[in-house]
Amino acid sequence: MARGILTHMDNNNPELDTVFLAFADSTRRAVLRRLGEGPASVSDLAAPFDMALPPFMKHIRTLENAGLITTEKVGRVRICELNPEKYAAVEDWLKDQRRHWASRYRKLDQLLEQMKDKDR
Amino acid sequence: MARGILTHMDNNNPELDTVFLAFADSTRRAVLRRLGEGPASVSDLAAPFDMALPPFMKHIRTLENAGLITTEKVGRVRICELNPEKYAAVEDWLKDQRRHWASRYRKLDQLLEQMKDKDR
DNA sequence: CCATTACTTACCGCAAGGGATAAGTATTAG
DNA sequence: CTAATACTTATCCCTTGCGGTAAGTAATGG
Repeated sequence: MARGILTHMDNNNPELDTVFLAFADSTRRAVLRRLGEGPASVSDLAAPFDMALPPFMKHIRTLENAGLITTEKVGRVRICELNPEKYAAVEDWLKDQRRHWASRYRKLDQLLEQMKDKDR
Repeated sequence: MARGILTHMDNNNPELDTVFLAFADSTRRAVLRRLGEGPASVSDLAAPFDMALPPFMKHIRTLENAGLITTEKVGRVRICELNPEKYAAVEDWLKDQRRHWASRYRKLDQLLEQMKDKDR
């Protein structure tokens, strides 16, 4: 019971919600990939997409709110830059998942070992 | 231009959309973590949550549609099991992202090296 | 057999997401 | 100073997501 609640708490992380939601769109993933090559203006980022600027800006805001990018207004241009550190939260969560599988598969491995021992 | 379109195509992957969207909910993340310990019935999975069964079942369907779990009806019970292989798509995408940063930082490193050379 | 269990189906409601257009503001090039 | 640029703000529309209830079905315990 306590474990169940704790498990729920561990994953009840709004930060992960916004980050994963930001990843869940092809336009935003493409923007992130482009920003991996270096900073760019909103117009430059928007150029490859067949989309009006206002909705595109919403994607930029989504990425910024998720903490995946930072933006700065320079004159009339807004420069966007990747914030790689934010990916750590995702990697940590995935690592934690794997840690659980590992313990399970270890048990399975032990079981298989025991069966091998009996066969001898 | 061609690169821009290609970049867009590479990330235009509906599979990633559904997987990341599945991750973008604390209830589903908790279910995934619980399933990391081994298979479980829908009722067992639902027990820790203050939620009616029909909406909870929708989360299960979301995870199944994303390919993150498999389910099987045994009598009147539906058994859910984790499908760890699906995580590979996510890890590949993250790895691809890091690969891009790496090339960028390598360029930055080269630049810094050149500046150091000038100082000598 | 009959009641319980474990979903399942069929709705409803509200909020948020992804797109569009129209019109506004602040820089900056000429 | 004027015009063009680069957003920005304000709406709107439609779909999807996340929650709920009510009622149905199939399997099982007694």
